[in-house]
Amino acid sequence: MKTVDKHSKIITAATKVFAKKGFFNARISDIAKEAKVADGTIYLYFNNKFDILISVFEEEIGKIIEQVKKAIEQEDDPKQMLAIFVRKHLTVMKKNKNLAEVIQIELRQSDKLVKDYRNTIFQEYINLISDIIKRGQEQNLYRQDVLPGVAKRAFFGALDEVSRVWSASLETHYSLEEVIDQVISLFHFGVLTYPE
Amino acid sequence: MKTVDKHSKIITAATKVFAKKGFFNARISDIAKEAKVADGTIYLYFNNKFDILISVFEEEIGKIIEQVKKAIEQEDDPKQMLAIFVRKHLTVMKKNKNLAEVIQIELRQSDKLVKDYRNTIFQEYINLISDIIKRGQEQNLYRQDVLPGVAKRAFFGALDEVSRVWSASLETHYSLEEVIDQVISLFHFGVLTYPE
Amino acid sequence: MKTVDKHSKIITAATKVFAKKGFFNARISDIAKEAKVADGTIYLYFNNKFDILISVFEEEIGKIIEQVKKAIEQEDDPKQMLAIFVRKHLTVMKKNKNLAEVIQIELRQSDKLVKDYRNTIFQEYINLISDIIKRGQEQNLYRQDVLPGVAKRAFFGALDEVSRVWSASLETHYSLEEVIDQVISLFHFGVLTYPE
Amino acid sequence: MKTVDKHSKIITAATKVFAKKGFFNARISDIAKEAKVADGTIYLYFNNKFDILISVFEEEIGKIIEQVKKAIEQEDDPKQMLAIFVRKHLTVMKKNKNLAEVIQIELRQSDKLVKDYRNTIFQEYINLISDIIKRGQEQNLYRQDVLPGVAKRAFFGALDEVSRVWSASLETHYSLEEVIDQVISLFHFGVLTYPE
DNA sequence: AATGAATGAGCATTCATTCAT
DNA sequence: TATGAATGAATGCTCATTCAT
Repeated sequence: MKTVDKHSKIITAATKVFAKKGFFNARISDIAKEAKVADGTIYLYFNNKFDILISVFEEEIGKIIEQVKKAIEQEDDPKQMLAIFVRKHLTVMKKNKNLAEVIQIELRQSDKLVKDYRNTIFQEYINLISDIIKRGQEQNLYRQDVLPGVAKRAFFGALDEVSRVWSASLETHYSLEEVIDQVISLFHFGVLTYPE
Repeated sequence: MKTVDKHSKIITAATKVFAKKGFFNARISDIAKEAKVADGTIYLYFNNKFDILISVFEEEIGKIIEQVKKAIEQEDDPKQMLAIFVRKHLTVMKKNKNLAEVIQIELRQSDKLVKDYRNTIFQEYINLISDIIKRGQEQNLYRQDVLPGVAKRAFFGALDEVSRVWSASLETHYSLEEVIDQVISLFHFGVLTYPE
Repeated sequence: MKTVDKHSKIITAATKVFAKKGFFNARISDIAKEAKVADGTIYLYFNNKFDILISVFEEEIGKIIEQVKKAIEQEDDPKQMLAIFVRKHLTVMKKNKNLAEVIQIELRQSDKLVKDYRNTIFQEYINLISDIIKRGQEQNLYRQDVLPGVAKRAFFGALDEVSRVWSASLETHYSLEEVIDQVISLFHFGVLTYPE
Repeated sequence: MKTVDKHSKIITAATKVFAKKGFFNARISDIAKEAKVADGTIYLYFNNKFDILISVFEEEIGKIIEQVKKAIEQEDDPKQMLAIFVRKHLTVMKKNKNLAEVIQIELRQSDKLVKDYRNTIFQEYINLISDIIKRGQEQNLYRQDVLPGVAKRAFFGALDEVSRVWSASLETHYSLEEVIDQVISLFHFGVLTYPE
């Protein structure tokens, strides 16, 4: 396929621009320039600036969620599932730094609409974690006193913050693999040498 | 009642407005109205809108960091220190929801300046965690293979996300104490029943 | 049914759209849709949006003027001529409401160009009235102290406003015939019972 | 009072600009420049461009209507009242050409809202004419077969069109007094020498 | 110090017009 | 001829900031 369709070009450009300048500081003309289309062209594919943000989210993040979900479904062992989740999330985020930035920064915008929206689609994602935990508890692999509703947030927050290292800056003292292993082991064992 | 000085009144008002509407959607006039001063008055105390955000951050968050630091310094046992850290952070965030909102949302703005700034001041805070971990490792309480530089981020991210529950919304199925205990035990033990 | 040529289709569509939304609020794409042609096609027949308006005017209104002229020319009695003028004008306007709307509203656009243009072509039409009046005065049927240059405007204005009733709205308490008779008698006799 | 209040300055400027360029071709910046204020200042006094138009109408035209009404109320003889109406209308319109232009041109804009609005406030004005006619009929001064509902429109249209002479252009072959007398006599006597 | 009216730079969005197919 | 996707100039409006009082 020769001509990459404009829609994708704009989404990609917007992801980059939003990541770099933030939603509010991003100008439609920045996106247009990045996508090498005219300003007006953008409005043939999106209703307004906000719609672009939502679309970036839906299309790009949607894909990721789908991937993670699929990978997990093929596993049975909760411990493996959690490991896969961590690995997949961090790997994808490291690969697509722009996107990571957009998720982490823009979608926390205080705008009620976004927040609600985010909640809906993210809920599903985050709930993958609590589902894994519940399974682990059924198999008595995981501690019964762990509250899945709290743990899922703690784990997601940990992943989110850790992956910021790549998008926000630099300080990559650690390899992807190292980080993945670290996080998995923290989730599983905590920090203590000998649990009392 | 002494007349609360304008500076503080504006900071408080700004925290509330930023939390509610977000930095970009917040109007100077909103803040002025909330603080019951004239728009122009704000510019007698702050250089510009962005400066207000930074000030909210410095003054309010600074106080918190100070508190947490002080509480930890009086402890010696790393496990207790970590527990104190968690407890203090979550307690303060639950109390000051507006502020929590601002930390979590606005200060992730992609604006390089903010990010760098945030990183600088937060570094100090987050490093409290890695310091605790290193201490724990020295005393052989914590696993030697834990990378403090990674763990500190994971822990901070977990706390940050967990505390969002209170600022953002709803699902407060859990009491503060429950949550605190959960997080502490996750940090310490992970989820596994019997670490292999 | 022969394929009506595109030119006419566009003129007709434009008349309808201009009448409904006004020149400035009308979109080329509205006209194109109404005419069932592509936007670009319009530019094969007209130079620009304004040219469409002028063309509507010229072609449609031109026809009317021609008709009225012809009808009058076949008469000799000024009183009959005036009656014919009134009758024809009101009848045509009632029939073609869209057009009436365009004449009355859009062509009063303050655009110098339109105004001048309108004046030119309308002049000819309006002068039919003053010609009739002059004839009537020659035959001593009409008062010598009537200024044809003023009366022509008053009469045209009266007709124009009266015919608005049909295009603009509603309140058609009166039949076309009633209105025609009224206007003719007002022009001829005025309102007084017994002229002093 | 030294500083003419901005509100009036803007209304006056807008009246002039609308008259010259038409509502749609008028730029907010044109009005601002004419009023010697900043663009933004306009929005301290008006909600939007359309609101300016409505305000011009309400404030300026409202005054005129009031004047005409008052003048008529002090009369008792329908013939005098009609004469006063004509005189007042034409005098005011000649004096305030910009305003006349705005009434005649802009308020015929096809925008439903304006049209309705116009109809409401104008109705009242135009009904002054039919009221006069009815009175004249009661006193048997005016022909019983005149339909006030039609005559009012014919008369108003005549006045409106006649007064355009001054606002739109030139050809002021006639003095104000001449025109006033002409119109009054046409309304009263029509054109015929000897009514049959 | 305090006010709040005034400023004007800045930007999302629209839409007449073009042009490759 | 006909299309309609693409263009980009143009403008109403917002709001951080200033400054006369």
